[in-house]
Amino acid sequence: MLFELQLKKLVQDLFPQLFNKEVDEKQLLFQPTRKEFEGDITLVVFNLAKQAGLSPDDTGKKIGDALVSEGTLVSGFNVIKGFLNISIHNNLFLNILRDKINSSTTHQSISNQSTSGGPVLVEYSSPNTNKPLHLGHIRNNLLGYSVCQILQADGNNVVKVNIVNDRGIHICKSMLAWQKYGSGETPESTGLKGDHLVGKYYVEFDKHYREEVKQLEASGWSREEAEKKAPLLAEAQNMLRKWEEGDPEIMKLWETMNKWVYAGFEVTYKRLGVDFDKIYYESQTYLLGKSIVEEGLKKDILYKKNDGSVWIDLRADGLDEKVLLRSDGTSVYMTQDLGTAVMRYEEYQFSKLIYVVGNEQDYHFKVLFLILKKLGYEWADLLYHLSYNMVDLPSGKMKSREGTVVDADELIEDMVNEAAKLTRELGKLDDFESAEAKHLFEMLGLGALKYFILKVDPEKRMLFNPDESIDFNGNTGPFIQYTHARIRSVLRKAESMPAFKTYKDADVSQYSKLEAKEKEMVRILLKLDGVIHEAADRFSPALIANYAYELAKSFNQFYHDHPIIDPEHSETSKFRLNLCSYCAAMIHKSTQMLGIGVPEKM
RNA sequence: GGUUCCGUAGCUCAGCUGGAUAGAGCAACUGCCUUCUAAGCAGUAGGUCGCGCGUUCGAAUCGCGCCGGAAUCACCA
Repeated sequence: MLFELQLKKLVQDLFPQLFNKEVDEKQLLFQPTRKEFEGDITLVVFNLAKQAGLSPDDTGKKIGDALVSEGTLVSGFNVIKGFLNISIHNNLFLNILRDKINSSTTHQSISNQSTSGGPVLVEYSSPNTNKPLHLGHIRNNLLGYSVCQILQADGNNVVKVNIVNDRGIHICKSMLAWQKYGSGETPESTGLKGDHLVGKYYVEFDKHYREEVKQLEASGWSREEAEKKAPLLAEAQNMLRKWEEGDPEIMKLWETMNKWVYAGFEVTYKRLGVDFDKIYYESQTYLLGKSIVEEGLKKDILYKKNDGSVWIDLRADGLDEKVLLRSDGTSVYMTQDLGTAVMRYEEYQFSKLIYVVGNEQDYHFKVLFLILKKLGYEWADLLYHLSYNMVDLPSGKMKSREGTVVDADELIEDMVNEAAKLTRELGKLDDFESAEAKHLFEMLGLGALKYFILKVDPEKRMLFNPDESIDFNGNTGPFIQYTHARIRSVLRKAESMPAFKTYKDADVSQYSKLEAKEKEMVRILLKLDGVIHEAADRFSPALIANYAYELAKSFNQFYHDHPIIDPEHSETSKFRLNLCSYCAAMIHKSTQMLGIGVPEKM
């Protein structure tokens, strides 16, 4: 909090003179003053009153008086029910604001915590290549990307990495179905996006597979047996084995279909505005994983069962036994994650590796980190699972088999169309060229979607109702974007006026009468660095989203109450223009951390 | 059953290491566009913070016990 440190020190120094007792720094509790009271920062005096041997009110008054007569920091105070509300000299706020404005135009990055050691790696997205992205993936991608932006803004060197699960039984299922029922379809021949085409055959596989299971059940098998015995599954497993052997025909099919999927993903990523510095492929890391397992066997950290499968026993750590290699020698998810982690450390010597993965895999990562540690990799302590909760529909969990998934591409398209429709309804299209308009709709639709998702704390599950479109009013992305456009519009006007063209030369610290709404805005503007730091610390874009909203809200209140451009009051206008300009810059900065763009007009 | 997470207004969500009368938005109702963009501003209404006990000057926040929901505990990923 602003001025907290100075005040803390001051009160600590004054306390013994006032009450003949020392006070511990930890007892000095400051909080922002509540809106309904006068003041900037509040000291809670209950615990101090005990120390002082006076009533809370008297204690507060004595401290307040002493602070005011000290002179440099505090301009006034009031005590209400044990709370000492302190007002800070306005010019101190304005001095900081002036410095901020100056430094923001000269050099960009603010905080520069020299991170010792390597970069921070953030893994996110991690798609399977057998089906298109859905709403759950959107949350993952937006979260991952945003966390990277926030960490960067907080002074970290960030490397965005992706791991593509490009091999395994799930892909074989799509491949097999395409072979059997695809009659040579391609993205070109069907006009379908590649990932959707491949996804179609994944569904196709499941359809036929379930039919087989049903038939087997009808002929007397139990459900469980039928599921294991179905010929299609055996075929898929056979295909996986052939893949691991490098069968040329299978490899070719695999490469072709994966290529289709990548082309499809690329489109979705681009539209979402996310990207990666480095992409890993499971097909290139699983062998390293296997060799790590071999080593573990040699060191007797792992053991082999009679059927040849390899395990680790984690029961002493309160977990279970975990398989690391199947009896036929093929690798499992855990195997390749071991390989990927080691490969990354060798490549980057990261100071931290963050996995953005859903909370359904909490257990998996607990085990992964523990295994690495047991295998002797000290850097296992640098790994962190950023676990986020599911996106639910009103009907409950999304299930691809029941067709209740919300497709990513469709959702984005809907949002953009909604933005276009709304803009037309509001009659705001007149000034726009069609290319410009299209760009704007994209920005607004995605802004609404991204904000909707990122404003929720990652740990909380969130609800998405496809029947109710995401709002464009109130606490939303477009509200923030609108606020930015509003400010830019005022600034454009000012820049076209000779009297205000050079408003940036004015010194904001010389402004004498700070209105309440202005001060509120300044206060919010000045806390951004702190918010960024906390958001980085907690890996929480939600904090940034809420901040951006708070700032935009505060601007709109100010905008409603006070004229900005007023030739009669040139000094005031210049101050306000600078305040607005900086506000727009900070809105831009915070939305940028959320991956949301802001328009010049809308 | 074991482990972990969640439960705040009709709905979607904030609420920092315990602090003042628990905050926004949506939906409902009411005002405000001849002044820089009304995707805005202001107001009304809406709460036993799942329930109970405990710690404390003080609990939505911390502890314990219930109730309700979710995830996970696979030779799936």
